[in-house]
Amino acid sequence: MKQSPRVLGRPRHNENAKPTKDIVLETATRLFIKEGYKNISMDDVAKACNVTKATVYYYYPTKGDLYTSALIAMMDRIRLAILHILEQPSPFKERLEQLVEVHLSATVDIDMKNFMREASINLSESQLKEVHISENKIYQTIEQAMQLEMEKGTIRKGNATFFAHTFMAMMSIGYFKDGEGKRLFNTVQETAKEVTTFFWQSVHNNE
Amino acid sequence: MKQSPRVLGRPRHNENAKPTKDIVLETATRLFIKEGYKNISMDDVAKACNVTKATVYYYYPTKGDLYTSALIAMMDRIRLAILHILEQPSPFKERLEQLVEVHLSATVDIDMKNFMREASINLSESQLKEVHISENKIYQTIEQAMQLEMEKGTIRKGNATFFAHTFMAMMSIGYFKDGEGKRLFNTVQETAKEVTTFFWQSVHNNE
Amino acid sequence: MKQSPRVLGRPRHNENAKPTKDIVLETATRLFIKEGYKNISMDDVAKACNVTKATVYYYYPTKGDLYTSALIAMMDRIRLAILHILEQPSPFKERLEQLVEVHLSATVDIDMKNFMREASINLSESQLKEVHISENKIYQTIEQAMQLEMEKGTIRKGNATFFAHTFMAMMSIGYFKDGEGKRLFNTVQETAKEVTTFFWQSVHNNE
Amino acid sequence: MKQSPRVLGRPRHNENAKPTKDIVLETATRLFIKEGYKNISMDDVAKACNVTKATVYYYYPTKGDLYTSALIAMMDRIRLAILHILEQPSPFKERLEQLVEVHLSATVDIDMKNFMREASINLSESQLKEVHISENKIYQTIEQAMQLEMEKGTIRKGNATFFAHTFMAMMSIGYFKDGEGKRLFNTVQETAKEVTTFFWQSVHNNE
DNA sequence: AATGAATGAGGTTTCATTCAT
DNA sequence: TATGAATGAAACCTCATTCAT
Repeated sequence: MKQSPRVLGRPRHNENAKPTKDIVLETATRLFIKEGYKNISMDDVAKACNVTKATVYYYYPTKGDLYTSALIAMMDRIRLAILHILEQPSPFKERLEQLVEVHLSATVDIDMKNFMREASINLSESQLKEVHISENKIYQTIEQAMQLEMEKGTIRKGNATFFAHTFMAMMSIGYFKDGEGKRLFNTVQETAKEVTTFFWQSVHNNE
Repeated sequence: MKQSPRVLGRPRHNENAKPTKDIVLETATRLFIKEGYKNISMDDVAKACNVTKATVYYYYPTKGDLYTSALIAMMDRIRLAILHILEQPSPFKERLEQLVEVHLSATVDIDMKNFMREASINLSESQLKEVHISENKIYQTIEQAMQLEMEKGTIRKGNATFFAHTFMAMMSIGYFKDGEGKRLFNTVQETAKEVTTFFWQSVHNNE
Repeated sequence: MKQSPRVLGRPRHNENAKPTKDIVLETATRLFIKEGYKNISMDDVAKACNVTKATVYYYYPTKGDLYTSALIAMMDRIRLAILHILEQPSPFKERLEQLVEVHLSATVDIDMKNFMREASINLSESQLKEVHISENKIYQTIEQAMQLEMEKGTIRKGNATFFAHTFMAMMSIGYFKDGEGKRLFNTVQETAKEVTTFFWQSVHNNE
Repeated sequence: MKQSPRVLGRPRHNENAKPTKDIVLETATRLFIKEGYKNISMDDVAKACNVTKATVYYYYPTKGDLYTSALIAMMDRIRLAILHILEQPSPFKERLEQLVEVHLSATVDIDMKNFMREASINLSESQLKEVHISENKIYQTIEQAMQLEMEKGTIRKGNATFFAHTFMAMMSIGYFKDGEGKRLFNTVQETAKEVTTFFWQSVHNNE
């Protein structure tokens, strides 16, 4: 199968097309999420974007840089989605439930821990630091909401960071599939309800 | 000076030495745990064992097989350790606390999800199934203990599988490190206590 | 506070600034001399000039052309420097000594042979010819001086071309560094004196 | 053009064939000498040896290592050839003449300086050190002969190291070709005679 | 039981060059 | 005059795997 032939040099600019750089980043993010860092080659990314490897390198000088950018973009999206939900006026417990629902249906097949692990193995010190900052921001967003609710008296006083991490960890249960591909609960909604209820039982204020 | 005593005749190939096959498996397990499937080559394993690649292939026909065996061996060890603790006579809550402690100090830097992910990407259908079985057994071990305690009335009645997964997920919080390498809690003991307390708050029976 | 005085109207594109073409050539020369043809990419040159690759190509249609121009410019400079010294009124031996001094301190870390070699491997027939012409001119300059001194009777009659090459070859001793980076002589002056003395011993006229 | 197909794995051992490692080294040496480090790719070497790149890497873990080994092997050969000549019983001047002759006809198209330059640009610190040691040994071999002849009174007392370097530098004149490919002298013998005579004029003892 | 030699496929990266603007 | 975007070819290197010994 021959690729459609392409002229050298800069192609005529198409007004309403997305910039190549963005296409590369989005495609790469999608692929990395599905298959992980080592299983996706720069050529895979290039082919999925219909450009050549050299083009990918034109925008992202190393594979590590591309991965770094992809992770950061992904985490930023996640953080904003979380923030958006947490800023709603509905009761905290409901917002938490929605968080799980959105997280499980919208994103990825997999939780952030995996990405952080691949990052820590494969990225350079400085790249890793960048990713860590983005990760932290996610936790801080949840943490701040927890803090606020503690002050409001909705939930009991405690270690907000710990609460945030616990909640995120519990979320990830929703991704579990057993050998036959069966999930723990039948629907995302049910998962969300169960997880939140469990969490709430520990943190709600029963003064 | 006394000579060290020596048996007569040709020694039967150093009886105390572990069989090569086991050395390979243990070494491989250690390496895969630290760096993941794709980051460890068969040559890495061979070198770390002080044998040649061909020797590794002599015992494990493909890299996937080696990984499969390594995961299964690891999970079996984990399951047995868990079982050992859960069979103690001490109160359930204490046993749970011990579980966290042992898990965090003994094993890996990382929770099982990572391995399952790499497995699902890189292994063949049948290899993956084998690993899944071993994984399931771990959850079942905890699940059964939960079931038992429900019947005894120590904890409230509920979805034991869900409880098991929740507990395991919460454990993994102990591995978290932020950008500066700081953990959530200072000691493994503290982590164990906090995690268990949180979990217990949700599941204990307060009839 | 007085404002710095300013001419009215649009400045004619910074008159004191060197034309880009010259900047590129000078920068390229410097880089090629330090690292050789193959180790310097067009992008390296561009970056060192603070322009883009395309700009470099705007002035020099191929890398070979740029290298050719760089070599020729360098050799012209060398030839003029040599000529300048040889035209002085001081005794020939002194002029030779000065030649060594200037050559060793001013130029490069390396003698012309290296450049000729890279040229012969990497340049096109016609480019190579251009460079050869420039190289020849250098030798001819020295050769003519030798010829003149032979006629004047300062040095013995002999093969002036051979003398010129011998002298240039001996100069290059000054660049030698051993494994620890130590030179043969401590100062350029000492080198110049030793080299010239050695050469003079062979060529001076002792009628 | 398809290569003749080759079976995987270790081929049946051919008794009287040279070991592959040696073939690779010899071929690589030849190619590097002709075209220089950067102009010869590992694939070039492999193809010239009728093996695959991977085989070359099997014996020489990096291109730098291969180059290092090639240079060292070459320099060792040169040193031994030089030593062999210098140990003859004939008069020193004759031996020097022979040195030039053999050097110019046997080896390379190019003098050692080029290799040292490419080495210094492209090799690692430790590889470069290895090469430097081999280079030094060549100079020391000549130096010692000079020293000996000084003591015998054949040549005047002086800086033996300087003499050795000067002689080697003068040798390299024999490689010079002008734009039309013409050499300075018609035959190697003539070159040898002229060079030696020039050198001798400076160093012979005329007490 | 273990090894040494070899391969083919593929990975990341570099680079000279082109072309529309 | 100068640039930004893109390419194709080739560079270095890695790795799972094979097979005669």
